[in-house]
Amino acid sequence: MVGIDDVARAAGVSTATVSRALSGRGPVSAATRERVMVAAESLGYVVSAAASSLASGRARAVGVVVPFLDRWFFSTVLAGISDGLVRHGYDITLYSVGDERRRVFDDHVRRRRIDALITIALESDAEESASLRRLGVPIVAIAGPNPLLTTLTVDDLAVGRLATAHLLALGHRRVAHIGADAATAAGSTVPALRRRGFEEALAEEGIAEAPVYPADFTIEGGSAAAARALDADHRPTALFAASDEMAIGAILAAREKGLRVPDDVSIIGVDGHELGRWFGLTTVDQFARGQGERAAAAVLAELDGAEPARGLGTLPFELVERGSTAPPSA
Amino acid sequence: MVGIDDVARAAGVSTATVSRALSGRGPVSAATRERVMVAAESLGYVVSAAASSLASGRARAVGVVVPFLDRWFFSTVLAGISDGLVRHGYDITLYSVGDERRRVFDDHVRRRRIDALITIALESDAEESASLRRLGVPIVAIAGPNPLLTTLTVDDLAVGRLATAHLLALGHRRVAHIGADAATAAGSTVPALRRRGFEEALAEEGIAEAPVYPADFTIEGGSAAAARALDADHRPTALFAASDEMAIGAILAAREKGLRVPDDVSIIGVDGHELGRWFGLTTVDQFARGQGERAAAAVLAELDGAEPARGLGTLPFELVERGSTAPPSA
DNA sequence: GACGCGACTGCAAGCGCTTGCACTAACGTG
DNA sequence: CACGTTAGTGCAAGCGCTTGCAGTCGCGTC
Repeated sequence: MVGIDDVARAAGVSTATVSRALSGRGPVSAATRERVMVAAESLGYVVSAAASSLASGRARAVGVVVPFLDRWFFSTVLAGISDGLVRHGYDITLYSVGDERRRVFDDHVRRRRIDALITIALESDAEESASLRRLGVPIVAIAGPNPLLTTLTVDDLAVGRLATAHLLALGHRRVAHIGADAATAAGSTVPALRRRGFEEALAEEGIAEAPVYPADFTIEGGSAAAARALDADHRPTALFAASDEMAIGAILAAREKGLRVPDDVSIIGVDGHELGRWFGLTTVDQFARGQGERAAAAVLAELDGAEPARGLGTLPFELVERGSTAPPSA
Repeated sequence: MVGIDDVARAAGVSTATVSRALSGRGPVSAATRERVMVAAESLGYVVSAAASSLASGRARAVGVVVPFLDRWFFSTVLAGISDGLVRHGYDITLYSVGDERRRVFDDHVRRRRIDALITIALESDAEESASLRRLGVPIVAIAGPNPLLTTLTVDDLAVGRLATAHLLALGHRRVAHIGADAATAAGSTVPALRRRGFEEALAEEGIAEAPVYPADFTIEGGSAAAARALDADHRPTALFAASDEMAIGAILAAREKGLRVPDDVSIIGVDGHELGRWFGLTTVDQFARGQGERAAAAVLAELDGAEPARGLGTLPFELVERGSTAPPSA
């Protein structure tokens, strides 16, 4: 394996100069730099991450922690992050929490392999937040506001209100919500906020209560929940699902029952899932890829010496009207 | 930051013993090990990846290279890999190639941050293969057979034949294929093989030629290609799409034209996409998650000292009949 | 012409671990 | 009982870089 001294010898300079020439830190004359680059290139030299990291304290890598990998939202955010970081020479170290959250945070993340950390949709309690802070690296959490961390937040209460208000504005009064089941709600406050937004919007219209059907944020779960909702006597004329995948499940369930969308039942989701347009799904888009890009940018800024902002401002969202919602039929 | 000497002092032993006790290499008495573990735990000590890696030459990380992150197939395979590796204490370093393949392979991957490498759906030419071999770490490529690398291969020729044979067995004779466009075909031989399987199966039935419509493996692309296929005079009675996403696009396109699936046109895909069942899509499942798990297992075996197998055998696939295919109507 | 000053460059001391080797002590064995 | 073994431990030399510090050199100034 060719090392820095091989390059130094080939270029006729010291290893210190090679290091400076290649990393761009410290003054090196243009001529020397050129010579070093040529030597490195021709020898196929690439710096050893371990040695460089040990000596400099910089790892040139950013950790990303996700709850799951194989869900559209997470892989899309991840793609946005990757885009933003690779361009700046950072590697990504990926931690998929699965059901070993504790182990991932206490062991893997703490090996000091990374210069910064991004977490997605993982609400951290005081203890976990403190433990993360102790890492001593910039951290950006895409999650609900948390005064202990730098967070990038979608105002999910407002999202819930917006979706519900859309249905109300169309004239619906019998509206049901498909939200998180216990297991899904455990790790995140997002579903609870969307639901509260739903309930607040209804309350303002004087609608005291509306049924909520729990599901697991998958198409299948959404379908099953919608089936129950649509079988209830006094069937709702509109359904607000807390994710597009569940909303799509709801559309499919409605179809199976021979109900027409939106004629017999209006359906709205949240996310901006790429499939939505194929189902004519009205939704509140939250620009997943953009969330990843913003997280990457925030992390890069902080690595560049910017002050860590506590609140990075809220993330945008937007009602996208397609065909799955309409006024209730007489 | 607490280091190994802090632990050594607390446990009353040398750093060498701490290292051995914590890593499990080399003899340490049970009592000493216990004392060290307690000390490490109470101090919150976690080994520095950089220092450990530099000293030992082991990084406890596996690199994974994917063409894209936000496509179902890749994120699903990745989830399988992650599952397999995390359980064994390995971190994952993720490289998303995008349009910087060269840079990723020549720079990032070569920083010796990883103990092994898994590539997904990236055919490597002789030069790239050689360059990867030179990394000196185990490599498993989920891709077409490549004598220069350890590959985990789906027999895509057979997949193409199987899908086509299914349509032929149902009695279809006017069959069209939705395959890769130039850009998509560039990085991978998979689409070409599926297409050849398609053509061979037809040829055996004496069907000399059948139209092929290029697309980009997305729902949208599949939909557009199917629209063209279904508009052709002498409309095909069956469509074989080289991916489930394109097949779903085809179903949607057919519906938009008022054609019934499978009555007016049969449609079959490849992948085993989770959405398939919602569209009643007949497909050739290739068990994406399992592919990732097998790649992880193969890599772990080799890291454990097993001989690198050149061909790791072929990956399973299976026809899943759902409602989107049926005999052609009179 | 002496001096101060920047711009470059090299020396060498680490960065925080792992591990070959040497050593000690405790056990069989013949 | 002397000796070979083996298990357990410590010493200290790196692993391959980065960087503070100390030169060296060429210039511009007074």
